[in-house]
Amino acid sequence: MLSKKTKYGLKALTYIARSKEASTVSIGEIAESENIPRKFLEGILLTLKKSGFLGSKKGKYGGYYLIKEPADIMMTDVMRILEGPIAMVPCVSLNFYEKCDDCPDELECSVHRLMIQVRDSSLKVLRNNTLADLAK
Amino acid sequence: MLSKKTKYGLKALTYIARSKEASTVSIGEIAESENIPRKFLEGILLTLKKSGFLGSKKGKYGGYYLIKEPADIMMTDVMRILEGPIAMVPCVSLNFYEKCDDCPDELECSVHRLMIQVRDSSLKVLRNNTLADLAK
DNA sequence: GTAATTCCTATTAAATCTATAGGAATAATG
DNA sequence: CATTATTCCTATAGATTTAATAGGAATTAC
Repeated sequence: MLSKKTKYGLKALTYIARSKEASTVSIGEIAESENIPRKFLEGILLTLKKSGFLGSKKGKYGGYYLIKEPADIMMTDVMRILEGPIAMVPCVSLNFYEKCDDCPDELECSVHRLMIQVRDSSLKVLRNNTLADLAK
Repeated sequence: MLSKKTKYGLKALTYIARSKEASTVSIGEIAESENIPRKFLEGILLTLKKSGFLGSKKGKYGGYYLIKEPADIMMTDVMRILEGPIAMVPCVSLNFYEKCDDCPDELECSVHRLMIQVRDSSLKVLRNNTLADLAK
């Protein structure tokens, strides 16, 4: 399941990407427009800022703005920050690899092989979609 | 993330599928061989039985056996029983559809569109893999 | 100086997942 | 019939994760 965090984050990014004229977009505006709990969104946008997707301006009339072009923001990168690994099991994760406790040999593991296929198919989709696609 | 339940369930099914000669396979044998907590596995196999994947024989020398040919058991079906929806959000789920609280219009929702693509790519893989493939 | 905003940390509440406990029911075997 | 080995069933505890909130510090425009 996609966490609310990720869902809200993607919606917020989309909202900001669509607000082209505005120099900044405030948390309050996004929260209200997208029906996202304000305080929750606050933390999410902070994460996205620290990860280099968003810039911010403090104080009155402050808010957030995109640092890169929407077309240059791949969904793989956003998902990894908000949701964590793309892979469904750590033992097939490219960026968050971990060995399974129970499994003596990955190459023999049926789940491992299946989950590699799932991972690759998801990667394909997420690499192929940028924020520009979401904002369309 | 794939739950342990699903992971264990898939491993157990694979194990049973590989034990062709045996008329039944006991929980204890699977648990030991696959490093799965015995009591946990007990519940999982019971679920798989109730869902029509496995048959069982009680009493001494009892155990579980496959009801269908491995090649006829699609991963989509197993996953839906053990893990739940294939889709990452209920609003794009074919079998567990639910409307989002926050989203006034699904067709306008960027997350919705993206998650449809992810779902379809996962479905493709999971439909394309049967228990026979896992057991190879 | 005031109002509006981001920034930061901590905490609570709820849900879900993992695992275990304990025993009932069933079947094979000598 | 007694023993042993198994599935079947329900309940529950413990751990982890997620979702949301609280409260205030820092910053900026005007």
